[in-house]
Amino acid sequence: MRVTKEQAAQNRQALLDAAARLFKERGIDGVGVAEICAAAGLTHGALYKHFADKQELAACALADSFGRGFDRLTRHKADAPMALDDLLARYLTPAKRDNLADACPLLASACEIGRQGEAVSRSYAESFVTLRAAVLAGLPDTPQREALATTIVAALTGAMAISHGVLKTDRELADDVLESVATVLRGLGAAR
Amino acid sequence: MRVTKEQAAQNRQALLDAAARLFKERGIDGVGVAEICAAAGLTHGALYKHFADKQELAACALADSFGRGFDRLTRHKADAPMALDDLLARYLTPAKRDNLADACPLLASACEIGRQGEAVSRSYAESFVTLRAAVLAGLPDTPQREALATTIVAALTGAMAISHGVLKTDRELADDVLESVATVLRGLGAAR
DNA sequence: TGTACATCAGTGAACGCGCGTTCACTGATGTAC
DNA sequence: TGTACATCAGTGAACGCGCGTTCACTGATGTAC
Repeated sequence: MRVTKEQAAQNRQALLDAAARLFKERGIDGVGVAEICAAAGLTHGALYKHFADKQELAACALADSFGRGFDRLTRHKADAPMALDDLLARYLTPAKRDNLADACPLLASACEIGRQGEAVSRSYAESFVTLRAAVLAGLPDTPQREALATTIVAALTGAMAISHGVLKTDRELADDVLESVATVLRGLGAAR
Repeated sequence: MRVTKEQAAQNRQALLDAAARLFKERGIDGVGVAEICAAAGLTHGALYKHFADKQELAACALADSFGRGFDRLTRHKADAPMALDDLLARYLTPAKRDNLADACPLLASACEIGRQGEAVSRSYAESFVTLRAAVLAGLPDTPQREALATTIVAALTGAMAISHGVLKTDRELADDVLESVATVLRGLGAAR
């Protein structure tokens, strides 16, 4: 039964949203296409009318999810460079760690990207470069600004992964990891 | 056909080694028990004579792999604290990233730990604490040493994940991530 | 030291299950006239 | 504006496949005598 163009576009976006949330929560290999389609209110066959395969869905969902989060983070500042403090306060929190579906896909999905196909890797690389550039723009004018921006994004990524990893065993340690990294990065972001 | 105790112990270790390498390379959920057993020269049924299930194998393999690597890193220094430079030069290299089977399980497996069971999380947390303590011991006596040690391990973890993730798309970027993070961390490890 | 037998590491068929993808089909939408 | 029909988003059964785990069985090892 054919649907209107608008309905089809809405369904496509619903697939992207459901895929992004589930992939961030349980990993690309940890979620089946049937579950994603069900979460979007469709049956599994419909997926292949919008995306060539699961890999393409993953690549598009990653880009879409990152883009939306990034816009939300940067929109309301007009032209001022993004403050590192803002990023830390919004993204490196226990709340995001406890609910990775709401987190930045860069932080939630980092490790498994290397095992995915080229399309996913490309989406990931583009998002990484975008975030790194935004971080760089907010850093003081010191030598090695570029390397520092890279390190900050790496530390964010690692902190989220580690905190999430130890959570089942030691919540105190998990929270300490986030706090410690946020504190140190705030110091690095300030002029030296 | 029963085997000698020594043979059985050897087979158990072979299972741990094969599991650690394959898990680091392709993820715990990305490798089947049959493949691990085959790599260890056994059939899949034998696994359950040594480990209760795949989760227990993963937890033991993680601990074993980390312990062996950590011993190798720290053994030859007698009592001197581990130098951060050593860690960077050995673990944060393109060679390790290109062949995660040889890398530290803390760096190779970070993201997926949160999706595994409690036993795996515990193994991971213990390894993390051990490595962080070793890094801490090598840091100069500044305020926030603890937080800095945590941040260093997080940055290592994130750098490896990101570098591995963008590798398929942009090898230059992947190498730059490792170099940038190593440079910044070397600076942080020196007295300020 | 020699014999009888219990132990148990390893085997491989079998289980139920969920996976990603395909495909013939449906029927409302969109379009050409 | 009204009609005929091509388009195509969505359906759901079916595919072959690999998964983790179980279990009856094998037969050399280890042990009790």
